[in-house]
Amino acid sequence: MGGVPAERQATGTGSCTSVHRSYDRAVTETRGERKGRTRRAILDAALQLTRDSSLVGLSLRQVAKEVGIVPTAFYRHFDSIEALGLALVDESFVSLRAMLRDVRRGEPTGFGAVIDHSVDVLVEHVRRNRDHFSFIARERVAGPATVRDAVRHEIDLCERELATDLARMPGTEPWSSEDLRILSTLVVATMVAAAEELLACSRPEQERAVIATVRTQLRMMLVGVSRWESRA
Amino acid sequence: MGGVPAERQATGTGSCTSVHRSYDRAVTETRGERKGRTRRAILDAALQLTRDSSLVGLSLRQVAKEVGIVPTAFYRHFDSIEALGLALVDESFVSLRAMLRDVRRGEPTGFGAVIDHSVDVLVEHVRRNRDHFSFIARERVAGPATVRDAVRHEIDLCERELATDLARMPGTEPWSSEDLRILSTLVVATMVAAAEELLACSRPEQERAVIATVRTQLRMMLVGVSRWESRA
DNA sequence: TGTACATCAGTGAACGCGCGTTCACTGATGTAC
DNA sequence: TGTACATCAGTGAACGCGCGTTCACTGATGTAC
Repeated sequence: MGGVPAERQATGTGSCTSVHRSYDRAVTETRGERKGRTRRAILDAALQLTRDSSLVGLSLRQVAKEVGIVPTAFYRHFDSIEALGLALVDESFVSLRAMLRDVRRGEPTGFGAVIDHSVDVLVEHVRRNRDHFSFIARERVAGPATVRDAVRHEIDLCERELATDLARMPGTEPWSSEDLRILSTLVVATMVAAAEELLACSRPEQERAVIATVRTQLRMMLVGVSRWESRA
Repeated sequence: MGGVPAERQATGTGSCTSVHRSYDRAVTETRGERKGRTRRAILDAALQLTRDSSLVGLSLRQVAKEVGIVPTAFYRHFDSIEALGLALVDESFVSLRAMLRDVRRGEPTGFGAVIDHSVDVLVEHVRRNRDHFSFIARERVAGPATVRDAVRHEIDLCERELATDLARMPGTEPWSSEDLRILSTLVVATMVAAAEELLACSRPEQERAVIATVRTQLRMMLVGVSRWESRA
C-alpha cells in the first residue's frame, strides 16, 4: 500500500498553501515528486502544530497523524524532530532573507522614507510568513540546543548584512565598523521585538499601534545616528 | 511515612541556595514550615529542569523525582505544571522589580552615569538571578498560553513604570507621554535582548562584549533623546 | 514494446517507557479538652 | 501534663495513554535488457 497520502497536505491550515490540488494527483507524478510533497506536508504540519507551543513538546506521532502517514514513515524524511527543526530554521531564514532583500530594494530618498518602507516590508512579510517568523521567535530562545544555536547563527549573519547596508547609507560615513555593528544589532533587536508584538496582535488596531511604535523607535534611533560621533 | 523529604531541596544545583542545612531539620520545624520548604524545592527544581528547554516539556514526574517526593505529592502544592509556572512568573518578577528598584537608587549625575549604573545593575542581577531571567525570556514566547500572557502583562507594567521614571529625567520635559512610553518600550526591549545575550554567554570576554554593546546602544538612544522633539 | 528485477515510500504489529491522574492509605504534627 | 481525635503532607499501587523506535512487510514506481 505504498505512497498514497501525500496529497493530504493541503488539508492542514498552514500558511504555506500549496499549488497541489486533489485532481492532479498520482497519475502523472514521479516518485521523487511524491516524496517531496510528503516532506513539504511534514514541514507544514510541524509549523502548524508548534504555533502554540514549541518544537520541544512536538511529537513525531503528532506530525505523522497530521500529515496522514504512519509514524514510522516519518523516518523516510527526517532522522528526528530535531533534524526537522533544523530544516525549518533553513526555510524560515529563506523567508527572512527575502524580506531583507525587499527592504534593500527600496529607493533611499531620505531617512524617513527608508524607515517607513522598512516597517511596511516587515509588516507585510510577518503577515505573509506568520509561521516562519513565530517559529524563529520561539525556537531562538526555547528550541532544542542545536536549533537554538542555528537560529542565533543566522540572526548573527543578518546583523552583519545589515551593518554593511547601513555603511552605505548617507550620514554614516564617520562611523566605525564596530559602531555600525552595534547599531545593526540594535535595529535587528527592535525589529525582532516588533515582529513578536505583531505576532501577538489579535485586532487590527493593536497592529496599527505596534506599527506606529516601531516607526517612532527607529526614528528616535536615527536622530541619534545623525548626531553620533564614533569613539567620542 | 508522611513529611520526610523536604530538606532534600539543598541537593539541587538551583541558583537560589537556601538557608536550610541538614542539621536544623525536623526537630523544631512546624508543619507549615515543612510544607513551605517542599514548595520552595519544587519551584527550584522546576527552574533548574527548564534551564535547557521550557515549561512545555517539563513533566510533573520529573519535578517530583528531582525534589525527592512521590509524583502524587506534587498535587499538595500545585494543581498542575501550568499553575507552578504562574507561581514562577510571580517570583521571577519579584527579582526583576528588585532590579528596577536598584536602578532607580542610583544618583542621577548625568546621562552617561545613569547608563553605566543601569547596565551594571542589569549585569549583576542577571548573574545573581540567572534562572529567573532565563525563565522570563523563555516562557515569554514559548510558555503555555496563560504563562505567556502573565509574563507579557508583567513586562507591560515594567514599561509603564520605566516611562514614569524617564519622565523625571532632565531633558525629557518636552516629551509627550506617548513618546515616553515608546522610548521605554525601546529601552526595555534592548535590556531584554541584552539579558538574553548575557544568558547565552559562556566566556567572560563574550560577556564583556555584550556589556560594551548595550552600553553603546543606550548611549545612541540617549543622543536621540536629547535631540528629539515630540510630534515633530 | 514486454519482461524481470531493484528500489523505496509507506504499512502495521509490537516493544518497553514515562506520562498525568485516581484512590485508599499512613503516621507525624496539631489541637481541644 | 496527658489523652483522644483531626488534619494533612507524603505514600504506593494501579489505570489507560501516547511516546520513539524495531522490524519484517507490501506494492507501486523505476530501470535494465
